[in-house]
Formats: sequence, structure tokens, C-alpha cells
Amino acid sequence: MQGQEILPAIATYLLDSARANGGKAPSERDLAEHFSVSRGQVREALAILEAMQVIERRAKSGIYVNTDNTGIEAMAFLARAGLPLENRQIYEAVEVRKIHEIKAAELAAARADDENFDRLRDILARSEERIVQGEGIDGLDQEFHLEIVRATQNTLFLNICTAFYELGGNRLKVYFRDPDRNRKSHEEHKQIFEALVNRDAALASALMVSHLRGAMSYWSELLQPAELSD
Amino acid sequence: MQGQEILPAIATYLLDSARANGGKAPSERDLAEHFSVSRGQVREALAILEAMQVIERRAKSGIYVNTDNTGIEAMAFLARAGLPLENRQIYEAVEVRKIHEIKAAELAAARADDENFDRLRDILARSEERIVQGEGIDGLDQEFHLEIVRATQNTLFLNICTAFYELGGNRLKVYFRDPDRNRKSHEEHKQIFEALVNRDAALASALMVSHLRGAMSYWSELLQPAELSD
DNA sequence: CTCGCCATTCTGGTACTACCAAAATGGCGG
DNA sequence: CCGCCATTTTGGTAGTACCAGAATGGCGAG
Repeated sequence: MQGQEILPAIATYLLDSARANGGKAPSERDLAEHFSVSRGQVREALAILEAMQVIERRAKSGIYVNTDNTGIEAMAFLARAGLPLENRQIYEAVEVRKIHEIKAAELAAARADDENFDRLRDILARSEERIVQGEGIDGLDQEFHLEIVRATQNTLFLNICTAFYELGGNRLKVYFRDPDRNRKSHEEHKQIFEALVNRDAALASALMVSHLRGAMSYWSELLQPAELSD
Repeated sequence: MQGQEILPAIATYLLDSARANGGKAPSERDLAEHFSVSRGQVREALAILEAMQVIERRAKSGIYVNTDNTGIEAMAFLARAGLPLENRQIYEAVEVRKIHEIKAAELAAARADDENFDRLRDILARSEERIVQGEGIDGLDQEFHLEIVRATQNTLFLNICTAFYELGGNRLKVYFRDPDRNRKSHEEHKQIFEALVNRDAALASALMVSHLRGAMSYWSELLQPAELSD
């Protein structure tokens, strides 16, 4: 074990150990020995985890884990590190994502520029190709949705929405294994694109509502329907 | 210089130095000497800043600063550290905040429980007191709005919205120095509260739209009106 | 046997030193 | 003036040493 990516490894080990130990994690020295790195490296990783509020370091006592109470970027990081999210976290994220993207479609209809339209067209063309060849559009789906957010010309908004996509990741790949879903999603994407080109904010928004309702129903087994809005 | 809070100090110094040097920051060794701390401490701080994408560390080269391209939590951190935000960042944040809070009002109308109502009532009562005594309600305004977000019962949503409030901070205190603004805001808060109690999502949402329009007009000199939505 | 106190151990916090290898730099020579 | 090479600088990493307070466990008193 060496190099840059000690962080995810330490995070995983830390959280697993803590789970099996009632919130208390191994000491810095133990972690350093376990991964055969210097204590300094461990402390850098722990500093980041602490800044993200994933852990708490108590002087002269130990390292304690906060499984909940984590911000979006911490969750995105944990998801990137391959750590499982709780169902609650997932449906909360889905709900916030809906809030963001529906509004994004509305704003994009008014603000999208030629570059946005060009990129969207390109994404749709590549999607078309993939579908013809019977492949999934999972990565392109993300590109499409994020390009709409980019079209709002609000970079902070884009940053936030991107973080949310990092939560989904693997789950989406499974979703897009079904050819029918690919086709349906693609058709809806094309409709949304048309609405944007026509600067029809209300229609774009409405189409996004139903598009997300369809896509999100995949998570329905995990979700508490009554708590989900459009 | 010692103790926990090297981070904001280093961040400030780092960004200032970089600004005066074309993006290139002082070396770790220089930073350590300047603050009279060990290089390890500096590296811990830099690791956090790098994780937040505020800086980039290039091996055997140096430390480079990203003034833009920062996520919400990085911005919140920088704001907490007292660093100035760019106008663009401010109006982008304002727009996203609007998106969040308008939807929050709608959802809260359906989901708020007795505890939420109790806390809102308490906040309004304390606001009333402050106004009678001619004081500003700046802190309570934040409490009120965040309690509405809390009423959506979506903790992730609350986390995100809280981060946004940390961006505002000082600016709000100035805003609430004007007694008329206090009274107006308070009256609107009471109306929103009534709508929530009556479970009138549409009204709560509409009231929030006009409430935020009023409050946000304070920033109007910085904002590009055409780019702001309700 | 139980309970409380105290010495020992453990832990995070901090500093310092030492290397490494690659990037950056500067001076020398053509 | 330009290009090449030796030197310096810089981040990356390991290791050691202390400190002081928290945690722990054992010993002794009741």
C-alpha cells in the first residue's frame, strides 16, 4: 500500500472497524502499521475525513466516526470510496436531485446558449448510436442531465448537481442494462431537448418531472413514496 | 501561532500570496516557517484545502490555487475563514438558495410536524420580542428559514441549505440593521407560518417567492437581474 | 468482595530530521 | 542568443522523539 489513494482505503477500514467496535476507530499508529505507511500519511487522511465531518479526532482519546450527519460532498466522497449509503441517504439524495433538475430544466430553457445546444445534440447523437448497438447510455444520461444544469450558466449549481451524480454511479449502470429503459429515457431526453430549443420553460420542466418520475421509480423499492415529491 | 486553527490562517495567507504571484503559492517549508509550525501541520492543512479543491499540489513543483471551481462546502469554508467571495459566486449562491427554499416551503407544508411548528412558533415569538426592542432579527431569520427546511424531514437537504447560510453570515447582519426591513420580514414570516399550519403548499411557496424576492433585492446592486429567477 | 484511587499505558498533537526523485532554475559554453 | 547540464527547490514519505491528558487496570483499603 502506497501512493495517493490511501484515503479511500483508510476510510473504508476505519468505518468498518468502527462499526465493529461501537464508533471507536483504531489508533493512528495502528492504521499506519496496517497500511504500512507513515503516521504522517495517516494524519493527512484523517484531517480530510475530519474536515468532511466523517470522523472526529479527540485529543488523547481516539478517533470516533459519524455515520450520519454528513454533507453532500462527504457522501459523494464516501460513495466514490465504494462505501454503501443508507437507504435514507439515497432517497433524500433522490429528492434533492429532483428539486434541482426540474428547476434546472426551467432555467435552461431561458438561458441555454448555442454551445449548450451543440453539446446536447452531440450527447443525443452518441446516445442514439449506443442504443442502435444495443449498449447502455448510463454515462451519457449523466452527461445530458448535467449539461442541462450547465445551461443554467450557474457554476455553483453545476458543482452541487455534479456531486449528486457521484452518489449514483454504479446504481445507474444497473438501471441502464435494460434496453427498454434506454430507449424510453432517450426518447424523453429528445423531447426535453426540443422543449429547450423552443425556449418552452414550462414544457421542459413538466417533461423533466415525468422523466425523473420514471427514472426514479427504479429506486422505488427503497423509497418511501409518500415522502417523495415531483 | 499554534493550535487547531492554522487552517484559516494558512488559507488566507496562501490565497493572498498566490493572488500576488500568479496562482503560485509559497512552498510548504516557507509556510511552516512563516507560521512557526511544523511542516506536518502545514501538510495537514494543505491536504484539506486540496480535498476541497481550493488548491492543487503538484509533486516536485508547487502549490497552485483554484479561485473558482470550488464546491459549496469549499465556499462555505472560505467564507467562514473571512475570505471575500466574488460577486458571481454570491449571485449564484442566491439563486440556488431561492431554488431550495421555495421548494422547501412547499414540502414543509405537507410534512411539518408538531415539533417543527413549535420551534417556528418559538422563533417567531423571539423575533417579535427583538423587534419590539428595536433589535435586528438576523440570527432568527436564519433559524426560521432553516427550520422550514428541517420541516421537509430531509436531513441532506438541511445540510446543503445550512452550508448556504454560512455564505451569507455578515452580510445579513447589515441587512437587518434597518428596522423597516425587520418588521417586513417578520410579517412575511408570520404569513408563511400560517400557510404551513394550514398545510397550504401553494400559498406557502408563493409567499416564499415574494419574501425572497424582497430580501434578495438587497443584493440587487451586485446581481444581474435577468439571470435571477423566482 | 466491592469500591475508589493511583500508576501505567495509550492516544492524539506537534516538532524535527532525513531521503528521494522529479521539476524548476540558473549559469556555462557553444 | 540559444541550448544543455549541474544545482537547487519542492512535494512525498518515513521515522523518531516528546508532551500532556485521557483511559485503563491493578492494587489496596474498607
